[in-house]
Amino acid sequence: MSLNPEKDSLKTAEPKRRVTARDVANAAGVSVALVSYAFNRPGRVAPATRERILQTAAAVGYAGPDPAARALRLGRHGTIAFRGIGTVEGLIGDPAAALVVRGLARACDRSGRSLVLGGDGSPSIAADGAALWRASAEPETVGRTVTIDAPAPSPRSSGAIDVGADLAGGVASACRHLREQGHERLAILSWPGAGTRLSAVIQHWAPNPLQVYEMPEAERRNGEVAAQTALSAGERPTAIIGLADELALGAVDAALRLELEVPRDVSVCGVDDLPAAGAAELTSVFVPYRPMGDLAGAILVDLIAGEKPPAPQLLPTSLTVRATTGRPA
Amino acid sequence: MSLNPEKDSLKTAEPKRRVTARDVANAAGVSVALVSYAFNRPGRVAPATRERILQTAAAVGYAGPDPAARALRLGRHGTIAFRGIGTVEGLIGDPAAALVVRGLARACDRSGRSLVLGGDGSPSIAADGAALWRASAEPETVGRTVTIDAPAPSPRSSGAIDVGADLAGGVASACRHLREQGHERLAILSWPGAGTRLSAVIQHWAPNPLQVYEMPEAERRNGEVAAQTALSAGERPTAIIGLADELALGAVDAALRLELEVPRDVSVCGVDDLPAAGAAELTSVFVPYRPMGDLAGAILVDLIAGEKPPAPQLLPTSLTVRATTGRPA
DNA sequence: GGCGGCGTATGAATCGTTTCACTAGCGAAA
DNA sequence: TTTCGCTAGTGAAACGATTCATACGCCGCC
Repeated sequence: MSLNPEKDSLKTAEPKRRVTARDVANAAGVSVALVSYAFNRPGRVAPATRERILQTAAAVGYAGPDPAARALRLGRHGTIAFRGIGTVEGLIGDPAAALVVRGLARACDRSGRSLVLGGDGSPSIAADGAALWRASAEPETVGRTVTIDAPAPSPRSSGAIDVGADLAGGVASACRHLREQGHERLAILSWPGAGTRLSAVIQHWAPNPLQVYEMPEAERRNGEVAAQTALSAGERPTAIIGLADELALGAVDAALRLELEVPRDVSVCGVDDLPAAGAAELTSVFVPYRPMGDLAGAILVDLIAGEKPPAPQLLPTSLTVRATTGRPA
Repeated sequence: MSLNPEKDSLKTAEPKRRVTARDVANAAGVSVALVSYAFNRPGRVAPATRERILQTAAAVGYAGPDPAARALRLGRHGTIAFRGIGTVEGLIGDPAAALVVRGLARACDRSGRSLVLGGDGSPSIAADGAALWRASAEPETVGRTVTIDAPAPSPRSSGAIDVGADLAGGVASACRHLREQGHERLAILSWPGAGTRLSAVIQHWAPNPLQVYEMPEAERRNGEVAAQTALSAGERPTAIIGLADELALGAVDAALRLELEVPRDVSVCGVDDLPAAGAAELTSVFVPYRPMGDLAGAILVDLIAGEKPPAPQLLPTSLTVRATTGRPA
């Protein structure tokens, strides 16, 4: 102990070098190997020695084994990755992804790992397994990969498991529901990522008349714009399906602005059934994002543990009927 | 190319060994060093050779430099860590943390990193910098650490920067507001993590009468229970401060159940002003979680870049007056 | 007294990259 | 012809940990 700790800490602070196990070993007068054992294999070293090593480690400011070195040697990282297409902020801002991420978080908690969130700008992530959000796995990706809600099935060569929802079925029930209510002319609000959803609704609505409005993004405002156009057309559609809740919500806005009553003048139905849909009493196709996350997490953990990969999974969807759909006037 | 890709892939799949840069080097007839240069320093290698190396890499299924090895060598991980006290799921489920995390995510996006979420069960995280949520930094932690909303200032020896909000000030304005409305008897709904908040309100309400109800968790139901007790007491308080929004919301529930009118019979005020407070028209002390996340992210990036650590930051709070506070009858 | 066995501790190889320092070859300048 | 500089490429030393195989006492037991 010095009488002048300020100066001491100043002195020890100047070399920015990491404190390594070797430093501890030197200071404690043992080998590096023993330091490692002291930390990871308590029974492997004499209690007295172990105690001394731990003390010394604390004294010299050893922060524990370097995670990167450890990962390199062990081949395990203690992490699960969740990657989306855009930015990290966009990923956590996406309400559907937020639901999925909870399932992955649970898997992390259960398996004692942490969760890494990455966008496509992020560098290659060190993880034991990866979940890809709305993207198909590139063939080059190492095994232990799950894709969630991928727009198209991943190539078999990639070895990735797809976890998805039966969007086609869900959209089909929405169509059936609308038809049962007596609707005939339908407008669809779509966006480039709608893939399966769009083709399913086109297929199920045939042969009745249908118009598709494709917007660049699945945003509320875009839904409003598109719906406004649709509703101002000559032969007004009596029903609108927004292929994402936000688009549908925008359609409700448009109806309101045009002084049309929902669902008397026009029925509106969304897809996703996110919390916002419930709050707005929007009829919507429920997509089980949370279970998808859980399933993806479970599969990933199994995959990492070396279990045989299960067959691709398709979770059931359902139609949540609320206040925005009904018989046309 | 084989006429029987199935069998081929089966064969190449049996050795589970990672494809390394050495494999690529051998296959391409160059040195490992050159493979590395081909990937990281395009100008350092002859264009033709580089092309050949890249082709070979793809052919043998090289997934790029191993992140762990890279991190070990470079001393950079390409990640920023966000750690909380409980589980990862708890962390992302916490609405305040969710706000903070967005700021960190932005910092990640800007600096081309990914975000690692960890609980206290997670193993030591490989990251360039870490943000600790509602926990003070342990002295042993390596530099480049920021604590966010820590219950108590971190020890100077830890070298961590604290980013927090002026909770004391915010709570003081809440007290002032209530006093201006003519309130005298106050009940406080607290929980173990309330630290600063609790002492500040006790200090600012003196010398008027005040009761404290401490619940184990800051949950809505707990707030209801505590408030029910408080409101059934002989000398009923005319105002209740829930030291977290959820507690305050619970107090509103209790008032409703007791058929008391808010704010005529009892005023209720929360702390945090999370989205739920706005939706319920609850008066609440606004805590700038989002700016805190932004600030923490910015500081972290600077710290990592080697800038001098700024002084600990305390962001201003403010009182958002809504419908749940008013003059007592 | 020699031997087996147990409890401790150590040396050295290894994980996959990156990068420094160097060589070989070649054309241009002197 | 010698020298210089430049390009393209290579060998080997890190980075920091884990762990196998081995070594050294030392005690008890035939």
